[in-house]
Amino acid sequence: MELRGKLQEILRDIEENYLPSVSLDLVVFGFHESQLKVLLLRFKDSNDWILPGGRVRKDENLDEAAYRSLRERTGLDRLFLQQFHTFGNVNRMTYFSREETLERMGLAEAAAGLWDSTYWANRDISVGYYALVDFTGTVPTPDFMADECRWWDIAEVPHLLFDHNEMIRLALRTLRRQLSYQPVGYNLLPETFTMTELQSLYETILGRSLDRRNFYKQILHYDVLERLGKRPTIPASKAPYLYRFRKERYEQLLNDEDLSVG
Amino acid sequence: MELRGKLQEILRDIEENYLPSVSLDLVVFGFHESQLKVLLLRFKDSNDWILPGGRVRKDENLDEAAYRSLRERTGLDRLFLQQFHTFGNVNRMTYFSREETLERMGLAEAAAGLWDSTYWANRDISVGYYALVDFTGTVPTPDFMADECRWWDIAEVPHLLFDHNEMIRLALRTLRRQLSYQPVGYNLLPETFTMTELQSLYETILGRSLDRRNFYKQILHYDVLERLGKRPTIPASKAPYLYRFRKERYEQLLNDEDLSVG
DNA sequence: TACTATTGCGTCAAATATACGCACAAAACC
DNA sequence: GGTTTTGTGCGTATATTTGACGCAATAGTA
Repeated sequence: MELRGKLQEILRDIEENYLPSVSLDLVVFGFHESQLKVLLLRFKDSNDWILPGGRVRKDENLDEAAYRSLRERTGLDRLFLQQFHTFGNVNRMTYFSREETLERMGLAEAAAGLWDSTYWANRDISVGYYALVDFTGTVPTPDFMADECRWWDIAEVPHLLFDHNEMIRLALRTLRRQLSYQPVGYNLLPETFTMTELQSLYETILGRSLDRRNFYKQILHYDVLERLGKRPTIPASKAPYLYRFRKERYEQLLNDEDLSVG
Repeated sequence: MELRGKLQEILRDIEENYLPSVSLDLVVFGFHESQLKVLLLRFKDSNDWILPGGRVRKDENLDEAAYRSLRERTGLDRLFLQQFHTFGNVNRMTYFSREETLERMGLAEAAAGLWDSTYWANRDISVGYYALVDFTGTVPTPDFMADECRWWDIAEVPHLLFDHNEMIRLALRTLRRQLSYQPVGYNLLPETFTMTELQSLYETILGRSLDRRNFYKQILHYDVLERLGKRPTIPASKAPYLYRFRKERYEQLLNDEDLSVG
């Protein structure tokens, strides 16, 4: 059977080239029309959604594995990507039994017996990463296990398999906290943007509205933006200034804080 | 050979009952005489120090594994323990080659051939936890691989094996950040303490001095302390009030922030 | 009793956060 | 073509938080 053969090949490849017991999951945030989006995959022939994930090659750094997985899923590279938590509850993968999971994926027959290797006997410890990507530049790409890959509005995320809802919750909390001591937006917005667009991003992430005029002051006080020319407007309004992040200053703010230890 | 037999037994136990590729390391902070301490192990018959660590049982949650490891090392239970980062660089364990590491441990002969199993072929992904413990209540206990276990002043930590210096650095950064939005001290101080003692803890963690009077205001504003009677003093000075953390309020502050997602 | 180290509680100014006024530009409307 | 509408840029006034410091009270010690 074609499908079984392919599955077999994939599993053998994993056993040979990837670390056992370890996986990683990606909470990919995008931003579009004042909505925070997250990228989800739909299991083949099912209605169940999951976060995109990946595994770590034996000859590959953990962070590199995350970048590779993200690239495979979005076509984007060199993005903002950050580890936020590692999940390792015994029951984290048994939201459904393995049998039922395979059933839902239409793989019950094809996979019969294939998962019996000791390699697959236990749950994985999964390292959670969150990414901020420019919505407009991504080409969501489903993987072998999925036949759909699309953006979901953060407020409309359905009940996901495994502990993936919890993952999104924690990723968002980390992101919000980060917002209070570091700038955000470099990879979520296009190269140039207006102050209103940046404010909209902040409001979306924080889940509350901010005063336009105070936001201007705060952001400019960071001294991380470079003001460019004005943008001809679409609606009936004044032409707003365009801004761009000053890369060096941005990086500097991200890497602040050094400590003297040993 | 006695040693070889014991090693063999341990490795077999690990292969049978623990997850491959995953380990965990503990940065255990203690506090004593205005100094922040960290618990280190010394490798058997060597001068090399490392962080205490552990592995995850196949039937055990990740967090539970961390608590168990900590209990084995300090004799303490139900402490503040928090994951801060997961380390997975390919070269993170090859500070010395495996051969040299074994040599330094005086295990070269005893271990010959034992590590050749596929189980040990690759580096581990290690989940870092940091703990805050009451210095006075701990009984540092070396494990099988170590013959010494003691507290080190944070500023005097030597060059450790593997990526363990980096782990301490990151743990401390996480702890300092946490200080800015959550209370700290419940497990680092005895049941009752004076405001000056608490301030000294904060100063030690932050690595800078704070104004005594402003510190009072800030902490009391948290509304997390309960004031008890006065403590008869030792030196020639006024008797200070004793305080105790209000457990419910303390927990509440730790678990703050809830989000509405999916 | 005078002296000293430490403590509890206050004030005051600077910095920051928050609320809101208003004029201007560009398109839309009549 | 004047008026309205909408979003923008830049102010100012007011609260709130942060940081620096004064000072009297307490409990030992000389």
